[in-house]
Amino acid sequence: MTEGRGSRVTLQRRMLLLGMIPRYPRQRSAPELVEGLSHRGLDVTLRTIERDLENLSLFLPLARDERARPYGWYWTTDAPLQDVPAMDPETALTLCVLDEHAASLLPPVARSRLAPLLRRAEEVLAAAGEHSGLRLWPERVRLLSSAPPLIPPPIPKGVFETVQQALLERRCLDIDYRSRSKEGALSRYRVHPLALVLREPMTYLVATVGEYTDPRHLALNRFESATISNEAVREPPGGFDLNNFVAGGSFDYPEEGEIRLELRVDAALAYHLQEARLSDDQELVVEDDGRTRLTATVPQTARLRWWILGLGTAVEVLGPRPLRAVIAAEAAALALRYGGG
Amino acid sequence: MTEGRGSRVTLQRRMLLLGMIPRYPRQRSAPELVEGLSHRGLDVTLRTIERDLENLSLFLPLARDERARPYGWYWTTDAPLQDVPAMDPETALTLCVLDEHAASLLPPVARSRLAPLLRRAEEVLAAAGEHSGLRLWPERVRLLSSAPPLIPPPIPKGVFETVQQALLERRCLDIDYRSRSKEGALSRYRVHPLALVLREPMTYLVATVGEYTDPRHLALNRFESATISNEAVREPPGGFDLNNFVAGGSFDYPEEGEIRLELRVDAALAYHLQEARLSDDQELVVEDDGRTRLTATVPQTARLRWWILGLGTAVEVLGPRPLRAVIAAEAAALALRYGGG
DNA sequence: CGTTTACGCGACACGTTTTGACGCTTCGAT
DNA sequence: ATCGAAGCGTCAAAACGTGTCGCGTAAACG
Repeated sequence: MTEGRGSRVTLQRRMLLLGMIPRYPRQRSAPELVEGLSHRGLDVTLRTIERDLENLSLFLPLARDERARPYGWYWTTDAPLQDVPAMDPETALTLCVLDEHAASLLPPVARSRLAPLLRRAEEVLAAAGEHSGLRLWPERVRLLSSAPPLIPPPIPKGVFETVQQALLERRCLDIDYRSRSKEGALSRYRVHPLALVLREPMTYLVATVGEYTDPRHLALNRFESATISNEAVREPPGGFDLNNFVAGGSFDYPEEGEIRLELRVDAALAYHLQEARLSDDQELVVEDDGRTRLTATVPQTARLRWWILGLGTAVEVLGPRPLRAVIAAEAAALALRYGGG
Repeated sequence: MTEGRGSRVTLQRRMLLLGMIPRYPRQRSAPELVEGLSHRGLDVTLRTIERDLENLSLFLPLARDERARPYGWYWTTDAPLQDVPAMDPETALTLCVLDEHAASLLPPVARSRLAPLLRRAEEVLAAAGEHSGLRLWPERVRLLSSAPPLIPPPIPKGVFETVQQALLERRCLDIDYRSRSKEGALSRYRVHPLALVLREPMTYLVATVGEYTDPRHLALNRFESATISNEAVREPPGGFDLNNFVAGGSFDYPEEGEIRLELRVDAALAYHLQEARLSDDQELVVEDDGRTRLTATVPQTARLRWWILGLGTAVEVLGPRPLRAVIAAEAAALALRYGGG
């Protein structure tokens, strides 16, 4: 009966094992791991797994939680990421650049989840740099933002993680929400999380509140606290489609359909637009006075109007007529304000 | 002499080995691997490594190139990423969100380097989703951009990789550059790469051209071709500081010093600014007419002016005086244009 | 064109490791 | 208090891992 044998699968099993052990806050017990492995066709004794874990922890930052009886194994928080196939320098650079950008895009908690990945990336870059003499690659790459120069509001500690988890587990949240009123009165709601929306400086949870069935958006920075309840999320009748919700205008991003945009732009802007175009069907025609006439089919959005207005006199809207009217009115009002002041 | 022994370090060595094998275009030979290992204190015979590789390739997507005699080992292109500590769902979600955003931020080639990482992230999310019943997490998270609605210009195939590599290896590039002139005449230059700058829709290489010593910026989409030369990069006399170069105004981002900004904003905007602030020292004071007076110390940039102008009548610049004059002039000119049209 | 060299690979021998089995111990839960 | 699940020490057989040797081959060099 004793079929004691070292086997060709032992390395494979141990590698799988390592991949099944989570990072610190989570943990997984030996019996769970056994089941996980047998689920993948590797049937071994519990004892073997126990021995594997013991061996592995000799040279890897593995630890176990002995407070509860089926001991839970986990990677220590500072365990370096070992990726296999190793990350290549190009990927590492891309990651560094993205992370830098993430600073203004994502709440710090979300960004901090990337830390192990980033440490690894910097390691890779350092190694590549050493090899090639360029140690400070980050000093040689820069990402310039085109977004509004606003500082993301701080989200109270723990809120983002909790919201993310509730969304993942599809469970209700009990939140203390600071209402729009300036006094910042707190209200306690039970909400049904539906989606997460990130818009440059702000982060929103889309959810239905209490017994209502219409989705609202709640700014995460106004959450004073959030705790997960046991109640399961109730989806709105008819289901919930995030695309529709966003397009519906809840985020100042109503999709008001496509328009045939006609602009007259100055030479400098025309040159830029020739490279970074407004649409695939964009056409540019140089006029006699050196300015350029542009036509393009684009979705009509608030973002488009910001862009046009922000460019000031570099651009003139010729059509469609309603858009021209909007911009013209804005220009007139603006001039009046500054003229009168 | 025969010290034949299976050993505790076997697994460790093989894991290190896996980490030293690159992904497809690159490859590494067994002798190289032996040296790499001995460099880390693991001295083994070449034969052992050969056997290790053979064993590992039995259950991992490893392959070898037998065209040149020291065979080169590599991971196949589609080799899934095995990360150890496994990626957690939060990280996976963050990655997905960032990648979605990267679409407009980075050239497709750069983004494609993230593909293995992303496949892994989706795997993780799928697993987490299965467990919790939420399969389509990406359907529940959206990132809305605040950047100009422009389409990134396509960069000719191979250019980005080559530029990145030249920068990494600090070697000169021979490029065919489409000049700003509308005819798009091609010119061949030898350039000394210094830095890479990404500004929302565009990607630039900062480099000195030929024998000149002043850094210029070259748009990557205007590269017709790029090949790495053997010549080493010559840095400008006095060195090169990317921060200074960017701040110097070469990207429409001159840092013109800090100003004490004074605005009068409408109620809706004031509410938003209360959360996402312009600066840490920003102050808001409600005035009698319901509007709000804002003061903040901010760097004076084109981006700031673009933001102010884009908001139209929602904001009025009170100070500093020169900025108010700029905006007022722009408003007047704009009104005149639309009034006259 | 012959020689050299480095690498790939099959074979061998031997000690270590691996692994299921068994039993005892230790907690936590019903 | 009792039961059961996990942790852990021990054992013995079998397979695995390792250095060594030698041969074949293909590219490099004179």
